Amino acid sequence: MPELPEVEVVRRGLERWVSGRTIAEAQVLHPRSVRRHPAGAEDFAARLKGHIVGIARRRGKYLWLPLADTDASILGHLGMSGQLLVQPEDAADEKHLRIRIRFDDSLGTELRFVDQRTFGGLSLHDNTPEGLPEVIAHIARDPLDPAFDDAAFQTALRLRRTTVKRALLDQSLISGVGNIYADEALWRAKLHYERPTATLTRPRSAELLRHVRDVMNEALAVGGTSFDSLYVNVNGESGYFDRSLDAYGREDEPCRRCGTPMRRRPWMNRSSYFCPRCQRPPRPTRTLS
DNA sequence: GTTAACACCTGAGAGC
DNA sequence: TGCTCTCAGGTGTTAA
Repeated sequence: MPELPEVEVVRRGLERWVSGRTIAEAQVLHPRSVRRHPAGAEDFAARLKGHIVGIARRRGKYLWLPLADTDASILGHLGMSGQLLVQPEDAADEKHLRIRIRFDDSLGTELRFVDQRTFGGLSLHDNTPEGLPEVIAHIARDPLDPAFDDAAFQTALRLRRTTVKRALLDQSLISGVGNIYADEALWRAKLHYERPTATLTRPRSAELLRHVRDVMNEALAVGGTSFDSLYVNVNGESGYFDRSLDAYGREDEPCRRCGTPMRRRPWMNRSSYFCPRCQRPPRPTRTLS
């Protein structure tokens, strides 16, 4: 389940193995994987041909490959199960291979987009003057971006009438955080996932932001998190951060801080993992009559 | 304008 | 053995 650290690992792989190469041909093997390209699969393939791939970039969970000689970029999102793999041209096709990009050189490798659940995809978009694909202009900067504005984030958090985990997953407020790292950061900050954002003091929100950054940087240092074969880097290798998770997936296991069995609660069609002792639920708010 | 709920999608695993 | 059901969850769309 790729979140920011996993996407950054993939971006680095693309920068190393794909940037600077000229696209010879693109094959779309599943139309859903280019559904965000309004002009369709044929147009997507035709517009890539002959262009040089620029330096891979990322914002939150989106990554893009600028086409160096145009004002457009190939935008990618891995969704739930997407993989961007650099494979030998003669390697057998993966079962869920959706898009193949061949290059006009003699390196003998090609770029493959493999996606079991087809939540992810590739598309081609014009760039904004800042070099960002226009369709992701609404995505906030991520907390590892040097230009991320801590004070603005804290202010926005205070003004929201929502709960803290919803806010962490709101990509227009802060990008790159998914269910796993949200639970990890909240556990470290000793915050319950349903804590109203308006009740967070500046020091508390600053501490939460610090934990978000810490957990992402630690995951990045070991190549990301992987529970199964659904997340891998461009070489098909998995990360190791799942061995360091303190909250996510640890239902009934003892809290690493206080020993209380961790709990899992259904939340927004997914799960929230928390320690019922360290992360006390918020007091019920008074209703005005 | 803001917030919440839902659809999309496939395969692993549990239960019968 | 094989069938059905549940679960996993990021994003865009729709509803409130």
